Amino acid sequence: MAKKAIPLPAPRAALSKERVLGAAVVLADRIGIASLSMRKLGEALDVEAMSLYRHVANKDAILDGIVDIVAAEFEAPRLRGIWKTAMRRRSISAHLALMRHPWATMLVVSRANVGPAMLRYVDATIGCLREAGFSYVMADHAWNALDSYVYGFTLQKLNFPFAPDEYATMAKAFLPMIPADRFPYLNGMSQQVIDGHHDGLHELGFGLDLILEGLDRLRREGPPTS
Amino acid sequence: MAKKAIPLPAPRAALSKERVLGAAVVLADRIGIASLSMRKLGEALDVEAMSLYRHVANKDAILDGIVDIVAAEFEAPRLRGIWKTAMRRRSISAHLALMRHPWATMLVVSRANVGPAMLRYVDATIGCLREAGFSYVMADHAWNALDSYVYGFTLQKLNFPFAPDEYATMAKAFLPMIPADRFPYLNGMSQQVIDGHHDGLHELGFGLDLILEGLDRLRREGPPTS
DNA sequence: CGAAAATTGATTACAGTGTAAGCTTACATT
DNA sequence: AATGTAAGCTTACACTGTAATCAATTTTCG
Repeated sequence: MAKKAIPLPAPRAALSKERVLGAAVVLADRIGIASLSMRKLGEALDVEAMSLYRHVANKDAILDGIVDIVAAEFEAPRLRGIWKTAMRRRSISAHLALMRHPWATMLVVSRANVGPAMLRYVDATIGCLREAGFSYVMADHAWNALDSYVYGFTLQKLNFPFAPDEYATMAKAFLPMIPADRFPYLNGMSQQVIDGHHDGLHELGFGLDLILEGLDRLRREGPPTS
Repeated sequence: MAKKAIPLPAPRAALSKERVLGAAVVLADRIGIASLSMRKLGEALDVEAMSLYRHVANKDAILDGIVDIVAAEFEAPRLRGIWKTAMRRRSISAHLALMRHPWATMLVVSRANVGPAMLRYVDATIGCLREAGFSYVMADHAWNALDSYVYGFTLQKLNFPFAPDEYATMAKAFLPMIPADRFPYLNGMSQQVIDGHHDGLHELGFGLDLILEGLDRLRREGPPTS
C-alpha cells in the first residue's frame, strides 16, 4: 500500500492572491460589493474566511486588487495616433468595462488607485496628450475633465433605477408623484418621455464630444482669454 | 410638594425626524458616513439606538434624508436669467456644498434621490434651460453632462489623498514609486509639480467651461453634424 | 377630573461583519 | 527521522442593523 494515503478528500487547487482576487471579482459581479464578505468569498473558494488572510492583508487590499483588475480592462491609448479618437476610445472603453462590473466605479472614485494597471492607463493617457502637443498642465486638466465626466456619467447610469426599456412605462407610473404645479419642468420632461418624444437615454458621447471639442479648440488656439 | 416630582434628571428635547436627520448630518460631517452607526447617532442625541426607529424607517431612510438636506444647500438657478452664468453658479454651488459635506457625494451618486430639495433643484435646472431655448431633449442631455462632470470632479477631488498645499512635497516623496522607465509621462508630470511648473490643482471651472461653451454652440448652431 | 388610548423611548436578542490570536496539519530540507 | 515553515482552520471579540417586546409618559375624550 502507498505509504502516504490520501486523507484529504480532494487535493483542491492551492490558494493564491490571484485566485482570491479573481474569485472576488466574479463574486462581486454576481452579488454586488455590498454583499461581498470575507466569509462568502471563502465559501466561494471552498475555504474558511480566515485562510484568505494568508494571501491578502485585509479586505481593503482585496478592494484595491479587484479595482486594478477592472482597470486592466481599460484600453490604454496608443501614444502616437489621433489624440481625439484615442481619448474617445479610451473613455468609452473605460465606461464599458465599468458597466461590466457595476460595483467597480464606486471603488474607483472612493479610493486612491495606484495599482499597476491603473498607473499604466494614466501614464498612457498623459503620454498620448503630451505627444499630441498638450502641455503637462493642459494634459492634466484634460485628463481630469475627461475622467470626471466618464466616472460621473457611469455612476449616474448605474444608479438610475430603471432599465432603458422601462423609461416610458416608469415615467407614466411616477408622473403622479411629480405634480405639474410643483415641478412643472420635470413634469414636462416626463411627459415628453411618455409621449415618445424623448427616449430618455443618456449617451456618454454627448458630453464626451463637448469636452473633446473644447480641448481641441484650446490646443489650437490657446486659452480663450488670451 | 408638587404631586409630580421630577424623576427625570433632565426634560431633554423630544426627538423628531428633523432632529434625527440634523444630528446625522453633523455627525457624518465629523466622523464620516462609514463610521456613522445607529448606536453612535443615538448617543449623539442622548438616546438609545432603537429609539431612532420611531422617527425613521431604517438607516436607508436616514441616508436619503441627509442627502436631501445637502441638496437643499444647492443653489437652484433662477428661471429667467443668463442661462450660462446660471448653470455655472448652480454647478459651483453644488460642488461647494458637496465639499462642505465630504460624505454626501457618494450618497448622491449611489442612490436614487427623489427628496423634495433634489426635485426642486432638478426642476429649476431643466426650467432654466428650457426658458433659454433648449429643447427638452437638449436640456436633459445638458443637465446630465453637467452633473456627471460636477459629481465626478467632486469625487476625484475628495478622494485625492493629499491636500493641495502638500502636492509638491508629496510628489517628491512618491517619485521613486513612479520610475521613469515604466511610467515616463506620469514621472514627467510629477517632476513638473516638484519643479513648481504646475501646481497640480484641479479646477472645477476648466471642464465646466468646456461643457458650457459646447452647449452654447449647440444651442446657437444646432448639432454639429447638421 | 379621571380613565383609556396613543405615542415615545428602552431592553433584549439575533444574525451578520472584519479580523486578532492561536492551533493543526502538510510538506521541504537537512 | 527531525526540524522548520507555510497554509489553512478554529475560536473569539467588538461591532453592525434591526425585529420583537415592554415600560413610561403624554394626549385625548367622556
